[in-house]
Amino acid sequence: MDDETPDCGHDHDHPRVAHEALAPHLLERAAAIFRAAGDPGRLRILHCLLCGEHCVSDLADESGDGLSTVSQRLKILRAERLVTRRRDGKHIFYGLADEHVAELVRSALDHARHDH
Amino acid sequence: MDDETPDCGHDHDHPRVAHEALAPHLLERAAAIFRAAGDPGRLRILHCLLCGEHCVSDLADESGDGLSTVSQRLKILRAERLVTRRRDGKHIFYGLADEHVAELVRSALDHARHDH
DNA sequence: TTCACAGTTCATCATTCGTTCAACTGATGG
DNA sequence: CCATCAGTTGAACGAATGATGAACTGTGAA
Repeated sequence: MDDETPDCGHDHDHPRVAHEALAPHLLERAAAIFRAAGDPGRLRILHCLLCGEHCVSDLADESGDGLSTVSQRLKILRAERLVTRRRDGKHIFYGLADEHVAELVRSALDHARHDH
Repeated sequence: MDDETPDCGHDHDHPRVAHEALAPHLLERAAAIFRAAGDPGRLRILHCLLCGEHCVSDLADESGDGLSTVSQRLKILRAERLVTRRRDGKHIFYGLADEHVAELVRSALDHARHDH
Protein backbone atom coordinates (compact mmCIF):
# COMPACT_ATOMS: atom_id res chain seq x y z
CA MET A 1 0.00 0.00 0.00
CA ASP A 2 1.21 3.50 -0.69
CA ASP A 3 0.39 6.20 1.88
CA GLU A 4 -2.73 6.82 3.91
CA THR A 5 -4.40 9.09 1.38
CA PRO A 6 -8.16 8.65 1.91
CA ASP A 7 -8.73 8.72 -1.84
CA CYS A 8 -11.79 10.91 -1.52
CA GLY A 9 -13.62 11.19 -4.80
CA HIS A 10 -15.07 14.68 -4.31
CA ASP A 11 -13.62 18.11 -4.53
CA HIS A 12 -15.03 20.42 -1.88
CA ASP A 13 -12.93 21.52 1.09
CA HIS A 14 -13.45 18.96 3.81
CA PRO A 15 -14.61 20.00 7.27
CA ARG A 16 -12.43 19.40 10.31
CA VAL A 17 -12.66 15.66 10.78
CA ALA A 18 -11.01 14.67 14.03
CA HIS A 19 -12.08 11.05 14.12
CA GLU A 20 -11.18 9.17 17.26
CA ALA A 21 -11.63 5.84 15.48
CA LEU A 22 -14.53 4.62 17.68
CA ALA A 23 -14.07 0.88 18.07
CA PRO A 24 -16.71 -1.15 16.22
CA HIS A 25 -17.74 -3.19 19.24
CA LEU A 26 -18.27 0.04 21.17
CA LEU A 27 -20.48 1.34 18.42
CA GLU A 28 -22.39 -1.91 18.43
CA ARG A 29 -22.85 -1.82 22.19
CA ALA A 30 -24.03 1.76 22.28
CA ALA A 31 -26.45 1.02 19.44
CA ALA A 32 -27.74 -2.01 21.34
CA ILE A 33 -28.46 0.19 24.34
CA PHE A 34 -30.49 2.56 22.18
CA ARG A 35 -32.24 -0.32 20.49
CA ALA A 36 -33.23 -1.82 23.84
CA ALA A 37 -34.83 1.47 24.84
CA GLY A 38 -36.30 1.97 21.38
CA ASP A 39 -39.49 0.02 21.88
CA PRO A 40 -42.61 1.58 23.42
CA GLY A 41 -43.25 -1.43 25.64
CA ARG A 42 -39.73 -1.47 27.01
CA LEU A 43 -39.48 2.29 27.30
CA ARG A 44 -42.69 2.30 29.32
CA ILE A 45 -41.04 -0.13 31.72
CA LEU A 46 -37.99 2.10 32.05
CA HIS A 47 -40.29 5.04 32.69
CA CYS A 48 -42.10 3.12 35.43
CA LEU A 49 -38.78 2.29 37.04
CA LEU A 50 -37.87 5.98 37.16
CA CYS A 51 -39.89 6.20 40.35
CA GLY A 52 -38.49 3.10 42.03
CA GLU A 53 -38.38 -0.67 41.86
CA HIS A 54 -41.31 -2.72 40.61
CA CYS A 55 -41.97 -6.42 40.46
CA VAL A 56 -42.87 -8.11 37.17
CA SER A 57 -46.54 -8.51 38.02
CA ASP A 58 -46.93 -4.82 38.74
CA LEU A 59 -45.25 -3.91 35.47
CA ALA A 60 -47.56 -6.30 33.68
CA ASP A 61 -50.61 -4.69 35.29
CA GLU A 62 -49.46 -1.20 34.44
CA SER A 63 -48.98 -1.97 30.79
CA GLY A 64 -51.89 -4.35 30.43
CA ASP A 65 -49.64 -6.96 28.84
CA GLY A 66 -49.04 -10.55 29.88
CA LEU A 67 -46.40 -11.72 32.31
CA SER A 68 -44.57 -13.51 29.56
CA THR A 69 -44.42 -10.41 27.38
CA VAL A 70 -43.11 -8.24 30.18
CA SER A 71 -40.57 -10.85 31.18
CA GLN A 72 -39.20 -10.95 27.64
CA ARG A 73 -38.92 -7.18 27.62
CA LEU A 74 -37.08 -7.20 30.92
CA LYS A 75 -34.72 -9.83 29.61
CA ILE A 76 -33.66 -7.53 26.80
CA LEU A 77 -33.28 -4.55 29.11
CA ARG A 78 -31.21 -6.69 31.44
CA ALA A 79 -29.02 -7.95 28.62
CA GLU A 80 -28.02 -4.32 28.03
CA ARG A 81 -27.52 -3.77 31.74
CA LEU A 82 -30.21 -1.10 31.81
CA VAL A 83 -32.00 -2.67 34.75
CA THR A 84 -31.08 -4.61 37.86
CA ARG A 85 -32.78 -7.64 39.37
CA ARG A 86 -33.42 -8.47 43.00
CA ARG A 87 -35.32 -11.38 44.45
CA ASP A 88 -37.53 -10.87 47.49
CA GLY A 89 -39.54 -13.92 48.43
CA LYS A 90 -41.86 -14.86 45.62
CA HIS A 91 -41.36 -11.59 43.81
CA ILE A 92 -38.55 -10.35 41.65
CA PHE A 93 -37.97 -6.63 41.68
CA TYR A 94 -36.47 -4.70 38.83
CA GLY A 95 -34.95 -1.25 38.99
CA LEU A 96 -32.93 1.10 36.80
CA ALA A 97 -29.27 0.13 36.67
CA ASP A 98 -27.97 3.58 37.57
CA GLU A 99 -28.59 7.29 37.39
CA HIS A 100 -26.94 7.33 33.98
CA VAL A 101 -29.81 5.30 32.57
CA ALA A 102 -32.41 7.43 34.32
CA GLU A 103 -30.85 10.48 32.73
CA LEU A 104 -30.94 8.88 29.29
CA VAL A 105 -34.65 8.09 29.61
CA ARG A 106 -35.59 11.50 30.97
CA SER A 107 -33.53 13.14 28.26
CA ALA A 108 -35.33 11.34 25.44
CA LEU A 109 -38.75 12.03 26.93
CA ASP A 110 -37.84 15.68 27.25
CA HIS A 111 -36.74 15.76 23.66
CA ALA A 112 -39.95 14.06 22.56
CA ARG A 113 -42.03 16.58 24.47
CA HIS A 114 -40.15 19.63 23.31
CA ASP A 115 -39.95 18.59 19.71
CA HIS A 116 -43.31 17.10 18.65
CA MET B 1 -68.41 0.02 37.38
CA ASP B 2 -67.63 0.33 41.08
CA ASP B 3 -64.69 2.51 42.08
CA GLU B 4 -61.27 2.91 40.55
CA THR B 5 -59.68 0.08 42.47
CA PRO B 6 -56.79 -1.19 40.31
CA ASP B 7 -57.83 -4.78 41.02
CA CYS B 8 -54.25 -5.89 41.53
CA GLY B 9 -54.07 -9.65 41.81
CA HIS B 10 -51.05 -9.85 44.11
CA ASP B 11 -50.59 -9.26 47.77
CA HIS B 12 -47.26 -7.61 48.54
CA ASP B 13 -47.09 -3.99 49.66
CA HIS B 14 -46.82 -1.89 46.52
CA PRO B 15 -44.00 0.60 46.09
CA ARG B 16 -44.71 4.30 45.74
CA VAL B 17 -46.15 4.57 42.25
CA ALA B 18 -46.55 8.18 41.28
CA HIS B 19 -47.44 7.68 37.66
CA GLU B 20 -47.75 10.81 35.62
CA ALA B 21 -49.76 8.95 32.98
CA LEU B 22 -47.20 9.51 30.16
CA ALA B 23 -49.22 10.05 26.98
CA PRO B 24 -48.95 7.13 24.53
CA HIS B 25 -47.91 9.28 21.59
CA LEU B 26 -45.13 10.73 23.71
CA LEU B 27 -43.94 7.25 24.60
CA GLU B 28 -44.07 6.31 20.94
CA ARG B 29 -42.07 9.37 19.93
CA ALA B 30 -39.40 8.90 22.54
CA ALA B 31 -39.09 5.26 21.55
CA ALA B 32 -38.76 6.28 17.90
CA ILE B 33 -35.88 8.57 18.82
CA PHE B 34 -34.07 5.73 20.56
CA ARG B 35 -34.86 3.36 17.70
CA ALA B 36 -33.41 5.80 15.16
CA ALA B 37 -30.17 5.93 17.13
CA GLY B 38 -30.25 2.19 17.78
CA ASP B 39 -28.55 1.08 14.59
CA PRO B 40 -24.75 0.92 14.29
CA GLY B 41 -24.79 2.54 10.85
CA ARG B 42 -26.93 5.44 11.98
CA LEU B 43 -25.15 5.84 15.28
CA ARG B 44 -21.84 6.06 13.46
CA ILE B 45 -23.28 8.93 11.45
CA LEU B 46 -24.41 10.70 14.60
CA HIS B 47 -20.94 10.19 16.03
CA CYS B 48 -19.33 11.69 12.94
CA LEU B 49 -21.60 14.69 13.22
CA LEU B 50 -20.45 15.28 16.80
CA CYS B 51 -17.47 17.08 15.35
CA GLY B 52 -19.36 19.23 12.86
CA GLU B 53 -21.33 19.08 9.64
CA HIS B 54 -20.60 16.55 6.91
CA CYS B 55 -21.98 16.04 3.44
CA VAL B 56 -23.47 12.72 2.38
CA SER B 57 -20.49 11.68 0.27
CA ASP B 58 -18.11 12.17 3.16
CA LEU B 59 -20.31 10.14 5.46
CA ALA B 60 -20.44 7.41 2.84
CA ASP B 61 -16.66 7.38 2.55
CA GLU B 62 -16.18 7.24 6.29
CA SER B 63 -18.45 4.26 6.72
CA GLY B 64 -17.54 2.51 3.50
CA ASP B 65 -21.20 2.18 2.55
CA GLY B 66 -22.97 3.33 -0.58
CA LEU B 67 -24.55 6.74 -1.07
CA SER B 68 -27.99 5.21 -1.16
CA THR B 69 -27.50 3.39 2.10
CA VAL B 70 -26.27 6.50 3.87
CA SER B 71 -29.07 8.57 2.42
CA GLN B 72 -31.65 6.14 3.74
CA ARG B 73 -30.06 6.28 7.17
CA LEU B 74 -30.09 10.06 7.14
CA LYS B 75 -33.72 10.02 6.13
CA ILE B 76 -34.60 8.13 9.28
CA LEU B 77 -32.47 10.35 11.48
CA ARG B 78 -34.11 13.37 9.92
CA ALA B 79 -37.60 11.97 10.42
CA GLU B 80 -36.86 11.97 14.14
CA ARG B 81 -35.40 15.47 13.95
CA LEU B 82 -32.02 14.24 15.14
CA VAL B 83 -30.17 15.92 12.29
CA THR B 84 -30.50 19.08 10.22
CA ARG B 85 -30.06 19.54 6.50
CA ARG B 86 -28.45 22.40 4.62
CA ARG B 87 -27.79 22.72 0.93
CA ASP B 88 -24.59 24.31 -0.30
CA GLY B 89 -24.15 24.14 -4.06
CA LYS B 90 -24.01 20.55 -5.16
CA HIS B 91 -23.56 19.25 -1.65
CA ILE B 92 -26.01 18.73 1.16
CA PHE B 93 -24.61 19.08 4.64
CA TYR B 94 -26.01 17.33 7.65
CA GLY B 95 -25.44 18.22 11.27
CA LEU B 96 -26.77 17.31 14.70
CA ALA B 97 -30.10 18.96 15.43
CA ASP B 98 -29.05 20.41 18.77
CA GLU B 99 -26.84 19.99 21.79
CA HIS B 100 -29.52 17.81 23.34
CA VAL B 101 -28.90 15.15 20.70
CA ALA B 102 -25.14 15.45 21.05
CA GLU B 103 -25.52 14.85 24.75
CA LEU B 104 -27.66 11.78 24.14
CA VAL B 105 -25.08 10.25 21.82
CA ARG B 106 -22.13 11.03 24.09
CA SER B 107 -24.06 9.66 27.03
CA ALA B 108 -24.75 6.30 25.39
CA LEU B 109 -21.17 5.93 24.19
CA ASP B 110 -19.95 6.69 27.69
CA HIS B 111 -22.28 4.09 29.10
CA ALA B 112 -21.11 1.54 26.54
CA ARG B 113 -17.48 2.21 27.43
CA HIS B 114 -17.93 2.25 31.18
CA ASP B 115 -20.21 -0.75 31.42
CA HIS B 116 -19.18 -4.34 30.62
C1' DT C 1 -44.54 -33.52 49.57
C1' DT C 2 -47.84 -31.24 47.24
C1' DC C 3 -50.06 -27.12 45.67
C1' DA C 4 -50.20 -22.52 44.13
C1' DC C 5 -48.00 -18.42 42.88
C1' DA C 6 -44.31 -15.58 40.35
C1' DG C 7 -41.34 -15.63 36.54
C1' DT C 8 -38.74 -17.53 32.84
C1' DT C 9 -37.81 -19.92 28.59
C1' DC C 10 -38.99 -21.96 24.15
C1' DA C 11 -40.95 -22.16 19.63
C1' DT C 12 -43.89 -20.04 16.38
C1' DC C 13 -45.51 -16.50 13.52
C1' DA C 14 -46.46 -12.03 11.67
C1' DT C 15 -44.34 -7.60 11.35
C1' DT C 16 -40.74 -4.50 10.88
C1' DC C 17 -36.18 -3.33 9.50
C1' DG C 18 -31.87 -2.44 6.73
C1' DT C 19 -29.48 -2.92 2.44
C1' DT C 20 -29.22 -2.79 -2.30
C1' DC C 21 -29.95 -1.68 -7.28
C1' DA C 22 -32.26 1.00 -10.45
C1' DA C 23 -34.63 4.94 -11.63
C1' DC C 24 -35.38 9.62 -10.53
C1' DT C 25 -34.56 14.87 -9.07
C1' DG C 26 -31.87 18.94 -8.92
C1' DA C 27 -28.01 21.99 -9.19
C1' DT C 28 -23.56 23.15 -11.72
C1' DG C 29 -20.60 23.74 -15.63
C1' DG C 30 -19.57 23.55 -20.47
C1' DC D 1 -29.53 22.51 -23.80
C1' DC D 2 -26.96 18.53 -22.39
C1' DA D 3 -23.87 16.06 -19.45
C1' DT D 4 -22.44 15.24 -14.95
C1' DC D 5 -22.09 15.16 -10.13
C1' DA D 6 -24.72 14.76 -5.56
C1' DG D 7 -28.32 12.94 -3.49
C1' DT D 8 -33.07 10.92 -3.04
C1' DT D 9 -36.71 7.61 -3.64
C1' DG D 10 -38.96 3.08 -4.59
C1' DA D 11 -39.25 -1.81 -4.73
C1' DA D 12 -37.50 -6.23 -3.44
C1' DC D 13 -35.60 -9.37 -0.43
C1' DG D 14 -33.52 -11.51 3.48
C1' DA D 15 -32.62 -10.75 8.45
C1' DA D 16 -33.98 -9.34 12.87
C1' DT D 17 -37.69 -8.30 16.06
C1' DG D 18 -41.84 -8.59 19.22
C1' DA D 19 -45.95 -10.97 21.04
C1' DT D 20 -47.88 -15.00 22.57
C1' DG D 21 -49.29 -19.66 24.61
C1' DA D 22 -47.38 -23.74 26.50
C1' DA D 23 -44.11 -25.86 29.18
C1' DC D 24 -40.78 -25.30 32.71
C1' DT D 25 -38.20 -23.47 37.22
C1' DG D 26 -38.16 -21.94 41.76
C1' DT D 27 -40.09 -20.19 46.12
C1' DG D 28 -43.32 -20.20 50.07
C1' DA D 29 -47.26 -22.15 52.47
C1' DA D 30 -50.20 -25.98 54.05
